[in-house]
Amino acid sequence: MTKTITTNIPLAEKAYQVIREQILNNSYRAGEQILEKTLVETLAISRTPVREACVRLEKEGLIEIKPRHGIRVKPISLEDMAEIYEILTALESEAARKLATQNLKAADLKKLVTPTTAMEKALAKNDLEAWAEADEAFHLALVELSGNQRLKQVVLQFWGQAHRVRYFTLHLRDKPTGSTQDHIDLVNAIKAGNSELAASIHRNHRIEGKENLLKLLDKYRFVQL
Amino acid sequence: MTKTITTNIPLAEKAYQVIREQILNNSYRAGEQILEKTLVETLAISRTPVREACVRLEKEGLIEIKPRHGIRVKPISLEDMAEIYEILTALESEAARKLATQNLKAADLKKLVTPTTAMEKALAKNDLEAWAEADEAFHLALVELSGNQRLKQVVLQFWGQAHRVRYFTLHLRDKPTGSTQDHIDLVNAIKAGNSELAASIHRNHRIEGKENLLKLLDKYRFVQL
DNA sequence: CCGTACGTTAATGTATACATTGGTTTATTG
DNA sequence: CAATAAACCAATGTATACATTAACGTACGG
Repeated sequence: MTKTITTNIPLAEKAYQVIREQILNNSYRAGEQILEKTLVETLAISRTPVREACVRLEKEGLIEIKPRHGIRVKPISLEDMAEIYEILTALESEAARKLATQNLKAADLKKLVTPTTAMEKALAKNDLEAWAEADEAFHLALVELSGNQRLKQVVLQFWGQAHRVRYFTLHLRDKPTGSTQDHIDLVNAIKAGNSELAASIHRNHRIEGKENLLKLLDKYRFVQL
Repeated sequence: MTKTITTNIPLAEKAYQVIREQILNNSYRAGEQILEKTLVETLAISRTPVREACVRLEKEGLIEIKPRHGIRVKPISLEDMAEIYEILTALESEAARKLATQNLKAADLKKLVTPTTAMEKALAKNDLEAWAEADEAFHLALVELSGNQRLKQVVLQFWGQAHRVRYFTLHLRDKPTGSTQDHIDLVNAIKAGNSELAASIHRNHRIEGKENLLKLLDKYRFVQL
């Protein structure tokens, strides 16, 4: 009789959300192994829903299920980051290309412009968290406006895999001034209906981002995070 | 005591493989609802592993878990196919672009050339199954040679979602003669190290494929499969 | 006759009991 | 003392029991 309030979300879903959040928040170290028992006791949820949550997280690429050793938070290596950026580059460029062929309504364009100006403001105030948040909003808007639900899902999935690394590197990197200009240019290309330009601007944006990141990881000798 | 041979693969894995195979083979109708109980009895595997298999299949986009109505084989609409082709276009083009920048070994090039010639032979013999198989081998080789495991996984995932539709349309479409030439051109662009050309050839190849398919589905009034 | 409300039921969501297995520890022997 | 083998143990894989809920049917009232 520990029940007080009946939340209507299934426990399996809750377990999934909580564990996922903890991974993204860097509550676990990379490669850390966690026993089912620990999760069950921490979450106060029985094994069945916890196991289902783990299966989902494995499919999502955030953990590995080690047959008799619980789960393991997947470490992200430089190669992994290169893979992830390659995919994001391809899919987001595709989204950018597509947007340029559509006649975006003013309200939709605003969804791209607002985060861009927010990025500028955040940079002026040296608020990197706010900058990262706005950057994330921009990229999210890009794939949402594409109207391709599957594309959006895949981008979010890999964005999630890269999240931990972004978290660590946010304060190590140089001030990301170029990014904002790229976004402005992209919005203009979309407005102008120039799909090839839009795609190539975003492609180059992502490639630069990737190279900066890999250089940074190399500089700080991060083999994996 | 029905146990005779001890296979070492976990039952959850077996359930996943069997159900997945049945879906891809069109053993179920689109949108068909299947009760957990039915799966449990058919597979002679208890609920826990079967449920885990279903969770995996849902993440893979092949089924939906309907809270109190078992699972539902996800029907594929024209819009779904458009989404899937858009993603395949972006990712495979990216792979093609990347391959052109590398100096592929002869053995690796062969992995692309062999399926291409197999496609020609199959066409000459009017063997559409063999043609489809070779076509699949070509696309698989493309993403495998990219070296990007995640990219490969995503492509295979969506290839799986589209599989049922391809199966139905294989014998309805015109003889796919253009496809083979596209593949030859792509191999040549890769050999020549022309990454932009490689990407655009493959992009156009996929766009044509998509348009042919959508026209076909429209012609036969397929709303969903 | 129709609509609503309640009860039954069947299916899933959840918890737990049982089976299996791989690793570790201990005991025995050379 | 060291090496090997057997037995134990802890963790997961699997099965099943129990709880919950939504849908359907029935009965009662208007």
